[in-house]
Amino acid sequence: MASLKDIAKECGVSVATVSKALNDQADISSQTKEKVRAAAERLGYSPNAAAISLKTDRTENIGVLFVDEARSGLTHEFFARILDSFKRTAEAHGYDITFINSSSANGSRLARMSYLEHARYRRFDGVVIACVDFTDPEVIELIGGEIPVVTIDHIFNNRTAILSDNIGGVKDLTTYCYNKGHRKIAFIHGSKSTVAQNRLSSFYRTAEQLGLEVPDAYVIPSDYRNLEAACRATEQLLDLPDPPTCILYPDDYSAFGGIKAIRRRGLRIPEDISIAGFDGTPIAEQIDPRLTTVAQNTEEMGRLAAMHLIEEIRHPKTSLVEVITVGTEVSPGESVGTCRK
Amino acid sequence: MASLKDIAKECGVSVATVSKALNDQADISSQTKEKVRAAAERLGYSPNAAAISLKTDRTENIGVLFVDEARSGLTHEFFARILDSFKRTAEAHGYDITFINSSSANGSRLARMSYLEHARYRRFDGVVIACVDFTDPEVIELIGGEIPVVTIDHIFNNRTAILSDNIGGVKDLTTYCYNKGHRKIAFIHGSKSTVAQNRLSSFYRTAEQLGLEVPDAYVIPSDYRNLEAACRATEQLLDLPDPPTCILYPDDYSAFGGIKAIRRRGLRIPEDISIAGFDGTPIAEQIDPRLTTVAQNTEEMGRLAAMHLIEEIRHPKTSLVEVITVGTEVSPGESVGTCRK
DNA sequence: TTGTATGCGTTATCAT
DNA sequence: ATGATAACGCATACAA
Repeated sequence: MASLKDIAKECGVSVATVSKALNDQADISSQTKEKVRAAAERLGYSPNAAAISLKTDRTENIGVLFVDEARSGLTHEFFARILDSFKRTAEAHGYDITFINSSSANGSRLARMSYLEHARYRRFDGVVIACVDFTDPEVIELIGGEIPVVTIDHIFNNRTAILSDNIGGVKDLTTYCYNKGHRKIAFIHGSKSTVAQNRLSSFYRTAEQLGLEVPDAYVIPSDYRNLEAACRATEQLLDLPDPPTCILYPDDYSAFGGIKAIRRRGLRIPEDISIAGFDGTPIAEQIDPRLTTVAQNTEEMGRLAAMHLIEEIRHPKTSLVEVITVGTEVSPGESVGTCRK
Repeated sequence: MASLKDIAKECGVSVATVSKALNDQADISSQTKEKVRAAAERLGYSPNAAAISLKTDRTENIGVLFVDEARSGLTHEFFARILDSFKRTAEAHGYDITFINSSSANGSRLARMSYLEHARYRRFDGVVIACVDFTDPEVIELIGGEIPVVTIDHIFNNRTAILSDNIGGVKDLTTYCYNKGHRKIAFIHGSKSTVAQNRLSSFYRTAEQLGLEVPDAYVIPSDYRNLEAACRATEQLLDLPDPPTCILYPDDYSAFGGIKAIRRRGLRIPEDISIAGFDGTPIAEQIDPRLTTVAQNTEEMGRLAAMHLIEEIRHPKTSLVEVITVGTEVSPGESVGTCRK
């Protein structure tokens, strides 16, 4: 592949001149620039990112660590939507996106590298992390490293974080159900993550403020996006001597598990029992009845994560560590009905 | 960040020795190796991918071009599942994954770069392309370039392709409906792509073989994953003087649009009318009634794409250009009922 | 306006 | 077993 040297030879000028010409520097005559550009075109010149990076100490490449329970965020709708928005924003600002991987290769260079080592190896200008398990030692190591980091849905010391307003979302949703007359609201929740904990706390707090009683049996842990588990939890709730009139699920996908269990018993939604999801996936609006849920603004989360990371990359001195909360919104749907009991 | 030079200084040996020691070459004494490794550890040495790439002319990085109608493959379930599988396979073999982007940055280096220029700039060892529009000149340029390429769901001259057996899938699905007694089968199909064309041809051919009559009004184009369009197409079909008893949709998502239109008229699935999707998304199994669909083996497609691309990267001389078809399977579900009319 | 020289971090060749 | 040296492709300070 043609290099600056080839162009220099072709044009009878020095490599330095070619470099400056192609970078459109002021101290090169326009004739020379034209000549150089033409030769570059003719020879099929392509700049070499590795060489540039070696000189400039910047890669214009951002590392992405998106890990869900299944060790991969790609098929996870919520993550995928954030990542997509992040990617578009980063690309619009001249950055490429490379995945930081799970370090399990055999024999290769990347084998045995931790996330941080991997990120250093590739000299990422910055890193974005969305992750279910922020207690993973490798994740903590990465966050504690010298590379600019933005985290999504988790706060770390001295690192910019983009948060979805889970607390407000649960509060609004619970209040919405309350206003529909529901007094027996069950809460199936994810576990382990801070997100899940925040949501659970918000549920209890809101219930207290509304004067709702929440029996322990109404609160059941269930992994995110685990349809089977949500299905079982629902059955458990329906089997109670005093079952809830409304069930809140950890995510829209889990709500499908609930629907399954409910329909299996011949109950109708929302006439016999109400349900709500969380996330606001497109499909939630399309099922029958339209799923009541909390829409998370993934577009904005991804955009803000990219903007703040790039700001920190470009202006490390002046950029501030911020914790940014992105609002959520109750998407009414039709799966929470008026309760008259 | 510590470099070989720093380690050399620390250990009182030459840079060459350090390099060889860390690469575990045979001509370095084990004492020296140990000393060097210890120093590397102590100084927090991290290899520099850019420098290595400059020397070795390999990046161990694979470019990914996934583009759907909305110019973004990440939120596209089908692509996301293939990409996820591809990624896992590539990582297991020591490759990173970087997106080839849509070349629209301002002012940056990547601005105005075509896909091929971008891929050259990053010196990707290979490239994988999944794309709705393979007639895009930039895509064609990339495929015609010197970088190893594997395409997904599209055949190009002299390039390895991984195909989903769309033809067999449509054939099997149509036959399945036929065997359920349906003689009036409508086909809502994607447009523009070869995939869509293959499926349509297969539908017509299968119908002919089965002796089915297919009125023109039973075949309606509709974009993939466009729920509204599928909804309208369904209404159009239901309004016919002689409406179909079974409707096939371009994808599972579109089937939701059909369900909406059908339910809106108070019709039941599958008692009053049968439907089927395409893809085999997890959600298809979870709705009520379970959606009859054609499962595409995205896991296998991604894995094979990665394996073949890596084979071509590592053994360019001996690797063959192959067209590989990955089987599909009818997933019965319950949305196609027995037809007695 | 152009060229020379240097070095970024690494690998590889050839001496020693 | 180890080291000196060149080279990969490029940007840049400085000299001309």
